[in-house]
Amino acid sequence: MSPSALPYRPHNHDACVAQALTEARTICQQHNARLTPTRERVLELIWQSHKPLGAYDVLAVLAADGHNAAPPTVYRALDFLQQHGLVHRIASLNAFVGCTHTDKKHHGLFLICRCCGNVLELTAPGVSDAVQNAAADEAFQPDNMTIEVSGTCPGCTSDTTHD
Amino acid sequence: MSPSALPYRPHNHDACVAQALTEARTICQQHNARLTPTRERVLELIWQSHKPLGAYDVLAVLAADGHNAAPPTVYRALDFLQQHGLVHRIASLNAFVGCTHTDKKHHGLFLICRCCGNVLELTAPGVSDAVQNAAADEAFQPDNMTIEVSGTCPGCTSDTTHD
DNA sequence: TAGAATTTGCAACATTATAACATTAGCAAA
DNA sequence: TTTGCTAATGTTATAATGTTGCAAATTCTA
Repeated sequence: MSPSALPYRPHNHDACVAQALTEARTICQQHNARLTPTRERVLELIWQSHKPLGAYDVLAVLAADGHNAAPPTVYRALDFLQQHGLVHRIASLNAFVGCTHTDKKHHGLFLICRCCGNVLELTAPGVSDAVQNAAADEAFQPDNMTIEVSGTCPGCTSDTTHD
Repeated sequence: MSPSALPYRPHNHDACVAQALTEARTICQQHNARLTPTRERVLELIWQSHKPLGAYDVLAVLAADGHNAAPPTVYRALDFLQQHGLVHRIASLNAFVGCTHTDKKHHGLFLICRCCGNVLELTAPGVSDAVQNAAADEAFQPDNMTIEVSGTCPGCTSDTTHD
């Protein structure tokens, strides 16, 4: 998905997966980190799915690939990808999505459609600031924030058929 | 914990648990809902712990009580308590805390101390509004939001000993 | 009190995640 | 080119969290 595309708008998804992988390679080079075949494949699978993918979903595809993988393989790859900001974990779904803002330092805000399951990641600096202020009022030093909003996306508000 | 107390300040915790239970009884009466012994006991346990309590932690205490409970017992009680706004689930911890704002309609914001494990719930209307605006910009209709901030609480910033 | 609805008990199971330890791959210095 | 180091992966087992389905008991209501 290119940065300007929305998950529920038609787009050339193969191209956006390819772009995400290219960016990931660049980022890993910059971080001096190794985007090994397993890690790259996991990232690809997460990107291919527009919707959050569970660790065991990834595992199932790897198995179908012929890769005799066990859970630690997947969780390790996911940890790596998270550490380098390439995927995010959605705590309320126990699932993972590709990061669509690898370029910017950000705290993600996720809009999760209950109806179609798509997730849109926003950077929403206004929200970050509001949270920072609320924390500061309590003399609390934040270092990580989880902001997940579930509801209905524009596609599902208007349509009767859903992805 | 009385509404004005902070979890990391010393206070008469027995009294605040008792107050929470009294409020819960009132709320359930208003909702025409039954705060059965099991449900009340689960609520009490969650309140007695200042820190988020996992479902299986609750289960263990029930077992120690002599109550031969199985996981569904606990999860059902927790579902009930959540539905009536008496407890919140912290998605990033898979754990539950007593709601400290049962009086107001609110979307909770949780400050979770990585160091001592205490959680402070805020109402933070500014944050809610900022999230609403961000969602509205995307034509997204929110119906539930999870906002969890982990970091360091004032007690742990200054102290060397922690609860 | 009889019937309906809610709540609980209980057993099995499903899903998500981690621990512990052995093995292999990549890479640099002797 | 071997040796030794570190990072990465394989493998097995298990822990932790959460759900389904159905029967029994309790509570409400007419």
